[in-house]
Amino acid sequence: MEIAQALKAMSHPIRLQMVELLLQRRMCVRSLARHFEVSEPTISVHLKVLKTAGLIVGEKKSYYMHYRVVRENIKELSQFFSALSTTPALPQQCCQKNGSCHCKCYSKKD
Amino acid sequence: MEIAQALKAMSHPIRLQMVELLLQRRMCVRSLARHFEVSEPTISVHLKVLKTAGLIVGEKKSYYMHYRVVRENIKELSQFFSALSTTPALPQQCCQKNGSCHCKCYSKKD
DNA sequence: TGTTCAATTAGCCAACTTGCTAATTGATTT
DNA sequence: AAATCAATTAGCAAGTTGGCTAATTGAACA
Repeated sequence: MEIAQALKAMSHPIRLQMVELLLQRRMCVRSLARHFEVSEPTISVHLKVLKTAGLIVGEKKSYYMHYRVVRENIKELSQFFSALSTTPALPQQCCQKNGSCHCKCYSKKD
Repeated sequence: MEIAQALKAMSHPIRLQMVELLLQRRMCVRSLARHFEVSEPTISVHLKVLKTAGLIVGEKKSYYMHYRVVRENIKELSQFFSALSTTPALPQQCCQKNGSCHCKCYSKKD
């Protein structure tokens, strides 16, 4: 799963709420359209974005598609942010001796 | 902090990497521009997006701006995804009682 | 006080996003 | 085999994004 792509998929308010909703129960397109008060094609496209990002899957059930969240990939995002939030700061605040940072502000003191 | 806005800010590959980088050390604009091999104005705008989302702050140090991540807000995102990934599924998978279709997806509430 | 210089803003353009309605698709039902 | 019907795709318009170069800003230095 591509992290940036998954975040982009979840960065639209409707799609974020769709993920929250589809974690709780499967839903069909029409149901989602009514819930969010937008057209079915609009929902269909949002679902496609989430599906392409790997966040949901759908399966046909009679006439209807039932969409649900791929919980494993939400878990993966959770672990990504967990790791991110515990990333340690490097000992030096800004400048490297090897010139990898442009400014030399910290080379004197700090 | 607005979750959807923060996710959107982090959904661009460069900005996602910027967050990872700025968690480890403060950096100035030119340094970032060189690191990502894009122009300084481009970096400046990316920084603005992250700043507006509340993910970074900058402070002037001599001629330079030093940007760093607001770790507290990364923590908040981490907690959001932690809660999301442990959201329990409701007992009923999809349908409400009162609908007329086969999958009964039509309930107005939920 | 004037100069310097990193950073930002402005202006431009191409590409993408997001919503709609209308048309099409294709699996399911009869 | 034909009809049904949820879902998808197509086509369109308006707004946003993301990159560049050029111009401007404003804090820091001398």
